[in-house]
Amino acid sequence: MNLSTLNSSQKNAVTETEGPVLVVAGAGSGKTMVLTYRIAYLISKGVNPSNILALTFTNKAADEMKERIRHLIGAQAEKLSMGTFHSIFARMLRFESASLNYSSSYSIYDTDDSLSLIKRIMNELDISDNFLNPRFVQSRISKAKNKLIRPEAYENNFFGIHENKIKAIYEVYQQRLASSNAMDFDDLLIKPIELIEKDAKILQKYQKRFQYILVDEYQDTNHAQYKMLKLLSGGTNNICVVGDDAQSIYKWRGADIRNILDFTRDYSEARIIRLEQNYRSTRSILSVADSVIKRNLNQIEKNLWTENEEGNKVSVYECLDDKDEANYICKTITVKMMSKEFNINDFAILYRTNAQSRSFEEALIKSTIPYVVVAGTEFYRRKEIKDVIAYLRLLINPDDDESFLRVVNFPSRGIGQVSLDSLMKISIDNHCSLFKSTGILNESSVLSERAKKNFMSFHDLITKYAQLTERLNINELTRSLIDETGILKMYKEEGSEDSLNRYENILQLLNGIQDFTISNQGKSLVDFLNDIALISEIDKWEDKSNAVALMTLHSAKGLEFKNVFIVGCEDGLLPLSRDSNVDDLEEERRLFYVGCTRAKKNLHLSFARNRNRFGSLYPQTRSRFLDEIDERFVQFENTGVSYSYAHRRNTYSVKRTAQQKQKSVMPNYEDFSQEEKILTIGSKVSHDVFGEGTIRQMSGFGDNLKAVVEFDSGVRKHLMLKFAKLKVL
DNA sequence: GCAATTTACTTTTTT
DNA sequence: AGTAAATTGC
Repeated sequence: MNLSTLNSSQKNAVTETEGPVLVVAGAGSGKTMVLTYRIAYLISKGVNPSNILALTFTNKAADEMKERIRHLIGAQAEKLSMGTFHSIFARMLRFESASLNYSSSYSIYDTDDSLSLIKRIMNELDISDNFLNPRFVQSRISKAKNKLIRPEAYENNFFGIHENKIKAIYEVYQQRLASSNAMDFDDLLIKPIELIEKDAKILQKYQKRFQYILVDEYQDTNHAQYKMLKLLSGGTNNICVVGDDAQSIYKWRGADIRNILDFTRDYSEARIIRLEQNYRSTRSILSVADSVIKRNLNQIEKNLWTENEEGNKVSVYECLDDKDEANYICKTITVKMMSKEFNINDFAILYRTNAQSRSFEEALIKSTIPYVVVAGTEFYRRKEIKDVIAYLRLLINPDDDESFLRVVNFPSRGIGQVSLDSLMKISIDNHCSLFKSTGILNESSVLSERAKKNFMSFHDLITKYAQLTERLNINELTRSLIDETGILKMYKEEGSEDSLNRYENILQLLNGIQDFTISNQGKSLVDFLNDIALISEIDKWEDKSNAVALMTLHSAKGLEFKNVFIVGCEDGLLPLSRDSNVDDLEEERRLFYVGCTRAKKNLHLSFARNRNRFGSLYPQTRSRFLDEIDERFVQFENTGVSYSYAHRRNTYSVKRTAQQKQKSVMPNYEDFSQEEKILTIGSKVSHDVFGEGTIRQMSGFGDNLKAVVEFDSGVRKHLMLKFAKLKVL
């Protein structure tokens, strides 16, 4: 193996193979290369690839690393255990399921399934969701699980009465998951720990199997993951973790930054190797990123440096609103593309929230610039897709109550809420799943004959196809099931734009299933469902695709682009505000840092003076992060509409009526109409078709000026003033 | 029991 | 603004 291309720290990180090692790897310091070489190096020293466990943050990262290792050492790479914590341990659980009283075809509940279960339990326990927000309950339960706190140990005094209720919900929640033969995402991490702690033989088996453990993105592991690593590495202590505390951005998901800060305490003989030379970005970009991140108090001391050229200054662009921001970016991309210096996939637009993608999509379409939105509304979370998947899940795990409830009356079989409530009662009384309950309806006197018949025919349908899973491949099975249930036909016949969309999505799913069947001959329906439960949108994204990439700052972790736009740099959006405490602000700052350090050549930051949120315009203040930047590396730009105007931040002229001044909470807008009489909120207007009415809301600028008009007939209309020729009365 | 209408809620980020 | 949930009317 040729290690001569590595610098001395990198070389150490590759060759120090025995004992615990912490690699503190700054952004762009060649972390992936080090991990890749380290694995190849281990194998070249005679370590059996099947004794190596490498845990990554995304499946995509695992696949890419495996591919690189294959280049270095050949087909042996296939024997590596490589993947995300969730996918590796989900597989382990399938194998060991019997010891946990689960079947190997258990279902994986995603966040939506889990939330719906929590809502159902709250309903049963008569806990109003006004009293307790189900999402809050979900997050409390998840956090407890991440900390390995079981329901019986759940502290019920912290938030008083609420915590009591949450504890009660948590208890039923775990029971219900077990009786449904289902695991949520947290269980995939917790159950392996239970398994290993319960049975020393199993622990020894896996300790022997995984003699060398490598963990990427260690700063984003949670307590359960930490515990699992501690147990697994207990035999040899050969554990190498790689991470950067400055890039820890998943605290909200239970990630515990102490895992990396305290690594040397937990593994006393650990060596620390620092990778501080950045090979990715220009000096300007790095200086900007560094000047911001150094405001954080909680961090490991380090000094990231580069030999790269200073490069262009980082641009900060002040725009009027979201549209202006989107247009500016399209224009910039177009100009840069004309220079022939870049490919279209050298550009990425990064934002804090998925909802921000819309204005860019519109502008990119208009400018005929190809783009891909990574994530957004995830394909597998769409209703119609989840419905089809629910059928498949039921076939291999009929006890999956969430799937049962999704499809028992879809398409409509004449089963309503009343019948369902009765069935749920039967299932609770008999401590069995809903599906099993449909098998014992003869004894029930509560249900009508009609309802019984409907439930039983559903029971028969599932039983029939469950048997067919033996004989048909996944593709044939799904197609025939969809045909018999008439789902596709239903959407096609309805003919609305919405249902046509759903129709096409299902076709797309069918194509995906066909591909899977062809390229994974040996794999079963269980494998397929497992795959799609644990795949993320970023996993599916092809960086080779010829398009501008749009994604959240979170999704961008681990990626790099020659040109990066970080948009919406406004207080409240980036940093995103809720009840802001210092920890949250530091995490937002790290997120901003992650974004900046994705850029190799050019970094463009932008903020808007006004932004559409929840449908109306709000004045914005530029992000405090922009003020933290070292000005020597920055170039400020603006719309050029009117510079002095631009400087009167949030105080520019808004034509307000006396009425409006009283209610100053109304969003600001600029009235560009040249009419003598001014259209404002409260103005009486007349419309050729709808008659007379009153303006209730306004938003937009210039040609995009929009009004919500309540007409005297009672109709409320959203009108674009450019088209709707309103007369002021 | 179902479709149509109204209301509420969302925008944090994801395995 | 756009979707999901809830409510109402048939």
